[in-house]
Amino acid sequence: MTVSRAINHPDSLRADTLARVKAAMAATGYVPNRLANGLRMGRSRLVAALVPTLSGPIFLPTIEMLTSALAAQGYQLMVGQTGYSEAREEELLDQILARRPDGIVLTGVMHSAAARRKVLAAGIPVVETWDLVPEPIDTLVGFSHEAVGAAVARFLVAERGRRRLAVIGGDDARSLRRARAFAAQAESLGATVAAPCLVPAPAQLGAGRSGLRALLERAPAVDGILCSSDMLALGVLIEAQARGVAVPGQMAVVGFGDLALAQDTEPALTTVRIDGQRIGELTAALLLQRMQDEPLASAVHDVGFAIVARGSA
Amino acid sequence: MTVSRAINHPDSLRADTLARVKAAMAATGYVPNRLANGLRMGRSRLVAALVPTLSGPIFLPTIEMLTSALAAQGYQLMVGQTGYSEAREEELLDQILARRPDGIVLTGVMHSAAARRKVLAAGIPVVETWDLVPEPIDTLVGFSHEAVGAAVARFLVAERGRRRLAVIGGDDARSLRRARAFAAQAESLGATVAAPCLVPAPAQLGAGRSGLRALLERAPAVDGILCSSDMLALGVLIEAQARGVAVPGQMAVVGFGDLALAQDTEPALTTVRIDGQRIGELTAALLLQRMQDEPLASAVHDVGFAIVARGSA
DNA sequence: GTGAAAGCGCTAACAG
DNA sequence: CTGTTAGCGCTTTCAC
Repeated sequence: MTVSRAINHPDSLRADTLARVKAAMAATGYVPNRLANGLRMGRSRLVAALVPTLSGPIFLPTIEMLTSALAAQGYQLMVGQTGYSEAREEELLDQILARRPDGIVLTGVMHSAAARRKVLAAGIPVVETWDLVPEPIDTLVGFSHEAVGAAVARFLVAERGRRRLAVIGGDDARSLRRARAFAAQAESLGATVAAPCLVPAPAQLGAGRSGLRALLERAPAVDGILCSSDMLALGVLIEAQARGVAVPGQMAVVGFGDLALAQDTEPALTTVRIDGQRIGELTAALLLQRMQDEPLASAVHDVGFAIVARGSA
Repeated sequence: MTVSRAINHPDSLRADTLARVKAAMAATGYVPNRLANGLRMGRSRLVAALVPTLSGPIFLPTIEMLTSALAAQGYQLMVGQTGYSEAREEELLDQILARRPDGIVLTGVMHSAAARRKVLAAGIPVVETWDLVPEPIDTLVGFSHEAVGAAVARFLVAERGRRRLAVIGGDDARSLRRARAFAAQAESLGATVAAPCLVPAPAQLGAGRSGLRALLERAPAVDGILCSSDMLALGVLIEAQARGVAVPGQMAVVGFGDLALAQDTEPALTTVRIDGQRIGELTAALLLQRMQDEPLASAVHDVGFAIVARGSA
């Protein structure tokens, strides 16, 4: 009992007792058992994060920041990869809930209704990120993919005078929604939009090259392209260079993500900046508030985005 | 007690009892408590992985594979980022050990002797990865960075006839060791090696461009460059293209990592392939063996590497 | 084949 | 200020 107090309420001990306890802890190499602590206190100080996959470096800054911000408060992050199978998603969720996490972070997952129900039933704070879904389970930190698509369309048509647009993008749900909003906005502004060129995730540099080749066969006069990731956009730049298509002269290219590489491509890449670190930071702050103090009201936090205009458009 | 048996030893129950238990579990939404299980059984089914940082995509395939392979066996991975501070490293380690992980994975960390002692004292399997350190704590899965450096030097000098070499690399310990071995081998083969151009981690595309600019001022006649990452190498390719330096004609470029992008750069990137997924897979398999069955003898597993010759060299 | 007792390490509440 | 008691949910052991 005295050792427990030395750890959790050191002020309630006499100084010499505290010193003796600390000396004994050091001498014996004592390490408190958080499993027992968690069982007794009904809180594990564990947070689970579910992502489709860790690579696809878009989520990484978020996960990285989340890990650090939580660790600073004594919480550990368990990362679960749902892949793209609903069955595995539910099985994994069961395993994770069995560890009694104090909170859960979801990034664009939870396809199955059963899984959503389970998360709700766990009665712990849930933060969904990287998207503004219509009916959040609880708290939400993200931005509107529709708004991104529409904003890029306005940028290319109104500010850059492009008329024949296209999308080269991954086939994931969020990328598709950006593409749809992009097409709708562009057409309402009088531009034509070619059928989108979809590539399987993860969208890598090579997919950008082959995507541009395929697109130019179908629509050789395209003068503006939205790519669903910066890596894809870099592939498009390289392929354009190899074929002698002038960027931005003949064809404007816009990426998505504003990775570190975007400012140093040739030409520098115009892209959509999403502050993934801020998403992680805000998510951690909201979770910590809800896990430590009284429950906050559910809330939607739109972190927004910015079009970073550089040489490629 | 009957519920516990239904979960752990279903064969020891009568079929109708088992059915009743399962029905009740479904009806009540019962989720077993692994915290209590861990306390009772003395095993948490938790594995901790310590990495300097998650980004720097080199470790990602390893972490990703590790997460999946462990999850398939009911283990969860806790990722800890040590950053580059020794103080935080020890604090984080204490937090992690307090959760009684059944195993620990270290990737090129553990600077402080105190931390190494603590890990040892925990009495759990430890796997060090991505390096062949001289005195492994326990088990090791990696490859020799010295061998990589020497092999690339032989490749450039003996097979590609380059004579004036240089390194553009990150300033982390492993990159420096590759650079030293590269220089030593190259000089022993009669080539000259310029002073290395070091860039701060994480080594991004932009650092490759500025690195090449700086290098060419000092050593304009360089005809072969080893970069410490593919991203850096891509930056070098782009800068070379922008300056009209022919690759591989005037200058050969070799990367490190064989990221997905390497095969699609212009020219395609010659690089050193490390199978990060295999490291993760093997690490998981070794850990699982040691955590489930009888302790294996400590062992060193060299996963090797391969020079993938493409257009850039 | 099923249930009762006990204890893993911890801490809130009370006693001293 | 320090110690005793009890119980968090689970599973090994022993009764029935």
